[in-house]
Amino acid sequence: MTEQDRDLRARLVAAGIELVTEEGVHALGLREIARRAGVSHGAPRRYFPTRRELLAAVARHGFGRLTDSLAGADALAATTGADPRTRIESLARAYLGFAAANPGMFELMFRHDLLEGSGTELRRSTLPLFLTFVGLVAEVHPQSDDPAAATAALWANLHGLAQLRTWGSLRLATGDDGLEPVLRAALDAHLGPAAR
Amino acid sequence: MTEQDRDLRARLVAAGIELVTEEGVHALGLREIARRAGVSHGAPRRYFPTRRELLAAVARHGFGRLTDSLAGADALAATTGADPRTRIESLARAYLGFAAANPGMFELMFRHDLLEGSGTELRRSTLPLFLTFVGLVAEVHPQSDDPAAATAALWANLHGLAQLRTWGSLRLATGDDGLEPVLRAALDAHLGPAAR
DNA sequence: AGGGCGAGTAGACAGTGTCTACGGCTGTCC
DNA sequence: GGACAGCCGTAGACACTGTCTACTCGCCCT
Repeated sequence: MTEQDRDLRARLVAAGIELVTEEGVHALGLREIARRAGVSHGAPRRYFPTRRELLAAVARHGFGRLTDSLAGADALAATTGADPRTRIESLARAYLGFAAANPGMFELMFRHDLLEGSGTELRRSTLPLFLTFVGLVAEVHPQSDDPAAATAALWANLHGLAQLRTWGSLRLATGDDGLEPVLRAALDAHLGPAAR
Repeated sequence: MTEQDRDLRARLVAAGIELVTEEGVHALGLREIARRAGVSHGAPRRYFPTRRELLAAVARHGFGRLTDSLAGADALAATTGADPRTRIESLARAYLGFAAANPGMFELMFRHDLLEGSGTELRRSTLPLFLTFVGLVAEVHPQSDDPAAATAALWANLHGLAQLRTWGSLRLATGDDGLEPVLRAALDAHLGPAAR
């Protein structure tokens, strides 16, 4: 189908990406991926000894797309000469936007039971992005003695927001989709009120 | 085994609780639960038409234990005449403590794919606790015009911390287990610095 | 005493992930 | 040019899962 009919390995990963974005994590069966890629159920084994390693490859792609998206958003904000506060805000919105636009992929990326073994490697891939995040937070909080902890706290807040939104709790706690006021409250808490 | 040898329904739920705390979510097979309860694999069907409903019953128990734990912690803090700030902190520590002490159960409780259908009911069960939480936050932030959003933001932060800790990201971002400094940063962000 | 009937058993069915034996095609060397 | 070795994908088996359906056993009620 695609330009890369050779290279079954890449085709399998692409099929997994399609499946997880169209159907969700539950559709990521080994045999289902093989069907979608047009090969027999035993074929993936040549490239991925176990299903988990195949799913880890799919998740790896997801992490790449996430960091690309965040880096792009930050680059855009940086070129427009935005202050650190709004750069952080654009990063935060990009993170939540990714989670909202790719719910299946986002769920897979943090399902440690499906990725066990490759987990640490995937976590490590987000580290450079985290470090630029730390730099921005340090600019906003120059008096902080532990900007890494403050950044981790902010990131955990964003992650929890993404999680609870797909879970539906925010709609229950507040009205509507409910993300916007809660996100604003979180950003105000971590970065100080928007009005400087 | 237990005092309630009758009432297979309760025995099945108890077996599920045992399994999820001892082995994790992956061990929560329908047949495995039936084996642990000492009945055949078809027996649960009389009480739970599908596996998901059985798992939802197990998660329901987990939510009960969680709210019990939080209510207990808050009652203790309230009787010692603590100010709202430290009451919130004790609630936060109880939440994270529960997640750390019952990782399997905590994971199950927020695995919407396993609980679909009963999800809204389970969410709703945490509402009263959330409301007392809102009251405390309103006391700390009397000038806030949307204490519910601020509370949801704080709760999302705690939830994200629990999630990222079991995922291992905190250890990577900071040293050691890494929870304590990040939790402190989160509490300071949402409630103001501890030193008043 | 006998008849329903609820509770649990046991087997079948489709589907899964993993493992193994097998074909067929490729490229290489004499 | 033809034999050969090695890789790639196929196909079947195995144990296991969740769901569905027939069946049986024992208790209660009139």
